[in-house]
Amino acid sequence: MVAQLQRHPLAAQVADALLERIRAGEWPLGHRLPAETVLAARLGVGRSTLREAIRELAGKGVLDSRQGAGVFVTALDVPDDWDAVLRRADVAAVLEARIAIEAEAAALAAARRTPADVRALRRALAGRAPAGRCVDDHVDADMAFHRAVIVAAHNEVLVELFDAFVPRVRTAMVHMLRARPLASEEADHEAHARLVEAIARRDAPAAAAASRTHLTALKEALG
Amino acid sequence: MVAQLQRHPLAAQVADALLERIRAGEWPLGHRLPAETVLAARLGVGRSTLREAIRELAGKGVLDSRQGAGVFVTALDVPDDWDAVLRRADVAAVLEARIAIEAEAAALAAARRTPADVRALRRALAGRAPAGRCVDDHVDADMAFHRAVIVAAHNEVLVELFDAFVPRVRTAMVHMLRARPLASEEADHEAHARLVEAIARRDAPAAAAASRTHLTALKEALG
DNA sequence: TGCCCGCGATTCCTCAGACAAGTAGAGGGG
DNA sequence: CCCCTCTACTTGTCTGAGGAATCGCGGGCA
Repeated sequence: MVAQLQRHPLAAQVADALLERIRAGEWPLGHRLPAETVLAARLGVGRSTLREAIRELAGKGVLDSRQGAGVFVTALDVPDDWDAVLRRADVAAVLEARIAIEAEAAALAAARRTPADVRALRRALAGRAPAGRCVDDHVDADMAFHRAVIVAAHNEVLVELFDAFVPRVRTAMVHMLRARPLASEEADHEAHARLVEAIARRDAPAAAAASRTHLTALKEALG
Repeated sequence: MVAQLQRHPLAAQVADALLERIRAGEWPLGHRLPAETVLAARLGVGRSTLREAIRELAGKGVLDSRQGAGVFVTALDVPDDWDAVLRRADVAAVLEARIAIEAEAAALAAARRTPADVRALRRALAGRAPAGRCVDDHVDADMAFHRAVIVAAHNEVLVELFDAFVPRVRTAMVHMLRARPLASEEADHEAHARLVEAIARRDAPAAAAASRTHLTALKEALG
């Protein structure tokens, strides 16, 4: 058994090790790293693996390699990237933040929704319905529905926040549904329908409660 | 024919080409890319080169490869600049997102706070108290207090979200307080104290309500 | 003395092939 | 109908080779 559910390929491990050494100051800013052959031998990995690690850090803007010259340090740290934070964070923590955003958005949506918003919500709800044989499609439809709720809140910041969360939550949900499909498709759909109806009749407390209840159950399932 | 393209290494060119196709929707979010051998042959490059391009995009968080399964799209774009989003957004919208985060954090803090958290909260509350200083200091002390609440929730994502909001909200608050000082310093302090006490006695609903009430009043004042 | 040029050593870049490790779906047995 | 095994496919890693770009050294020249 392997302890970590999230196993890192060797190349990713090498990338982490290099970043750590760079942070520690082993190779100062602007300095050159040892040659690939030397560094690969020192780390005990193949050249291809080391090159992939270098590419990964180059993608993050930490390293820059020039043919014939060498590999140079261009930054001592990766900018505090939102995506990286979400990727590193626990799924439960991400979901708690999502609960905060969606419950608030549901209440705001109940207050501000236009007739067009309600139509869009009903359409998204219907799109969720066909018990997709493909897990990915089902998750995508679910995400589209939840996004429609946020859009109905008419708050640009909340929409942006949700969009930032989508990739992380999506992978977690796909993983979970593959391993353990929903117990009751019916109950799940019913919970979403309740949320739409609460928003439609402008019942903010009920909308927030419906959203919170549904997502809390999801968090329990994913945790 | 090769002259202009050779400015970047081939792997970097391939990475750009892949990102462009992903943006164009050739491979939707969460979808799998063709196998490395197939894709390399189609692009007319070696498999190693393609792998380095994939690694570069993986470093940016766009792709994720799983051994035995394939390479998957995890984001359609490189992460947005959050600062820019918050700067051009409406203050009211930012505050609504902050309400969502802080109210949830208050409830979580009530459930999870340690004795050390409570001590830090009381200290931050005391630091807020001394009135009659320059506006900037008062706002900073207030921000520090609210941050302490989030920290007590023990959720890294919420802390990061709050930190992203701080600069935007700070300037807005300084602006407002200069134009129109608080009507009742006493009442403001009382509201914060109620929040701390609710968290201290593990009363999640009361903590959430106190946070929400206080921030909603602030939103009315700023709007 | 000072400058320019050629050349070789070093380094990264790209490709091809091979095998190991892991996944997911098909098919058989209960 | 469910569970298990087995197989085809995919990514992970290593090795070896040759091409291309860069840098530094030394010789030639004014």
